[in-house]
Amino acid sequence: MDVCSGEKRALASELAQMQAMVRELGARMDQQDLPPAARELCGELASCVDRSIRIAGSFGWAAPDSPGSGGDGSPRSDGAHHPAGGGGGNAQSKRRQGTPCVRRQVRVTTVHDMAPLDDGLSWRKYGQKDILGAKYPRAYFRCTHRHSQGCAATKHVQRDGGDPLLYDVVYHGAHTCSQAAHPGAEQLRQHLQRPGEGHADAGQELQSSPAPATEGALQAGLEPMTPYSFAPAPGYGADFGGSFPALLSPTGLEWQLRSGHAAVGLGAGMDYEAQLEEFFTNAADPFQWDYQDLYAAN
DNA sequence: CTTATTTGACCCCT
DNA sequence: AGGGGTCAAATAAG
Repeated sequence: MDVCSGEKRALASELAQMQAMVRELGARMDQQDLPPAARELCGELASCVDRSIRIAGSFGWAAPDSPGSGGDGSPRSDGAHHPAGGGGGNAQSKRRQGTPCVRRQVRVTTVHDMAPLDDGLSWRKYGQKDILGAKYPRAYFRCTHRHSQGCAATKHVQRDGGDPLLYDVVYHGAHTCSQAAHPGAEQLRQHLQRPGEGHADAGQELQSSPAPATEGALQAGLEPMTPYSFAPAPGYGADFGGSFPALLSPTGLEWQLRSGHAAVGLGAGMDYEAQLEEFFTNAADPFQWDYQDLYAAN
């Protein structure tokens, strides 16, 4: 956890740096004759960064130069915050004890924007259940090709009670169907086959596994193949009004910090705008979330 | 008509 | 007994 704490400190530092640079960018734009759209974009960027810092602060990741810094007092330490933990027991371990699982946390921008939840694979919802102690129900998905190709992959999606824009996604089993060739499925498969390797390795793997040639396909994978439907359920339809960047999930940020794509390390040749573009492009990539192995497969 | 989602019931595990 | 995970019939959507 010390590593995570250090990463959070680094993240806070980077966020503060981003804020300063965005402000400078805004100031420079004021001095130049730029199209209103560019100014608007810059303004949105600035507010996104501000929100990021606020959110990070709410997790207890104060900026290094601010009082009470560095705390691992995060209520969602390493994504383990589980309102649905359900009376203590590790619910996931109740069954499928021989099945490795991989967990992701996904933040959506609004309750209506489920695109970040789409991993590009085709899933079919087969159940939904209220979980003891959880504010929101858990949805159960299995691979669309379960019957046609005997693919045993399943995933559970649950909304975080404390943060309605944050979803916990737990994958069980690897895709053995035709879409197993999909980059996202391939990454999952690799993680599921090597559950013993901690997520430090996972980070390294994420660094190297998405070949540049596949990045376009990853981006293209955003089309909603699975229309997640939490919102229509009674009581879940409230629009929280927030517009948070998808990269703000703690795990996503961890990835940003670990990954070679972490363009927040500014000043290495790439110009600021390009770096920001890459930063946000990567952040929107559904296959570059952090992976966390919940338990070994045995 | 085909395919996907919803939802109550059932099964299994602790 | 209680709770999570899955099944399958009913329903909705394309």
